[in-house]
Amino acid sequence: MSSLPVVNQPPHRCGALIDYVARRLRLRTETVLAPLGIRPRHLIALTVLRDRGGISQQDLAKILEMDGTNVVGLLNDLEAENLVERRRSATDRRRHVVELTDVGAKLLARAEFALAAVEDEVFSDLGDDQRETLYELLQQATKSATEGCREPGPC
Amino acid sequence: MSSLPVVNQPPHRCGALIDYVARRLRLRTETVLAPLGIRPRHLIALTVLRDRGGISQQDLAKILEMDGTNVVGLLNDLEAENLVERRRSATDRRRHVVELTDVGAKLLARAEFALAAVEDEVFSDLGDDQRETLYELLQQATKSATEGCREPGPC
DNA sequence: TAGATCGTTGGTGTAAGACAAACCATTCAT
DNA sequence: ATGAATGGTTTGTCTTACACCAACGATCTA
Repeated sequence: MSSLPVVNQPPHRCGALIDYVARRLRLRTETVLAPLGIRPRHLIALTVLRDRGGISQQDLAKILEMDGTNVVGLLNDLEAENLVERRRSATDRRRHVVELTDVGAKLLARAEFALAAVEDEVFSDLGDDQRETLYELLQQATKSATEGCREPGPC
Repeated sequence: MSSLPVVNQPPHRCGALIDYVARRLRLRTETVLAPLGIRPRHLIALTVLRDRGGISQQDLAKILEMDGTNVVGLLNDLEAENLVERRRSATDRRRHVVELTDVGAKLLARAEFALAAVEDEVFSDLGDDQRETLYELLQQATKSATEGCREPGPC
């Protein structure tokens, strides 16, 4: 009869919370990133490309869940600053293979360094270990999302 | 001489990650919330107001880090749907004291219920306990941000 | 060779939100 | 009591980040 101790806690929804924190971060990130010549959404793209370089624009659009035409503009920005490189795929010359350049990787590193101050402020209520836990949870949550979508089935 | 065992791990920046997850959530939340007549940003406001009801619009603007004039529009939306109530403050009749109505509280609950499917999808890589941890970290991170700013000093 | 696919360009439309100016009601300081 | 400051509101302009559509060239595939 006695099943496992069903905690039966009302499962908390953190959707609004994440949106809120993201906004607080983005507002500050914008100003910190401005001297580097990029904006928050560029930072996302660079981060994705560091994890998964050598990706087609279409796959990038899927990962970012953005319209393809807007990805073009995003990559135009990044390529104009030499942060990203579009190569023709050898196997399918219609495809562009997008990759971070050395300049891009260095700028990303600088951006993250600059972001430290921002996160120190927004996450001032969290300890270092908690921040690391948060990072790991987010990393894990986005893991399958940033995996290639070459498999069959719903992608 | 020997200081504490400096772990010296490169501190991970999760700014871009949060932005990314927030976008994924928002895209889906938008469609789930549409039948309820609200949008993600309304959800944030409702959530804040549940935690800290009886707040002035100015304080709400500070918490949301939004321009005051835009908060007016946001509250107009919510008040038009009777989700929120603006009372005149008794102590300072210039102020509006904003509070969630019963209707608002119920709609918020329904919204969170509807959000379950969204979070199930976006956080499919996380277990229940991990999701709860994530929630608690975010909750804690926003705790001081949503506290009133009546104290002196930088707010 | 015909049709599909990848990226690109250009254009339209919407929504969030910043910012400024002017206004009313109210409070506060002199 | 009067004048300045404050909280909220309205209106209006501007920017940005998208989504979406149509058309095109290059390329691949059947």
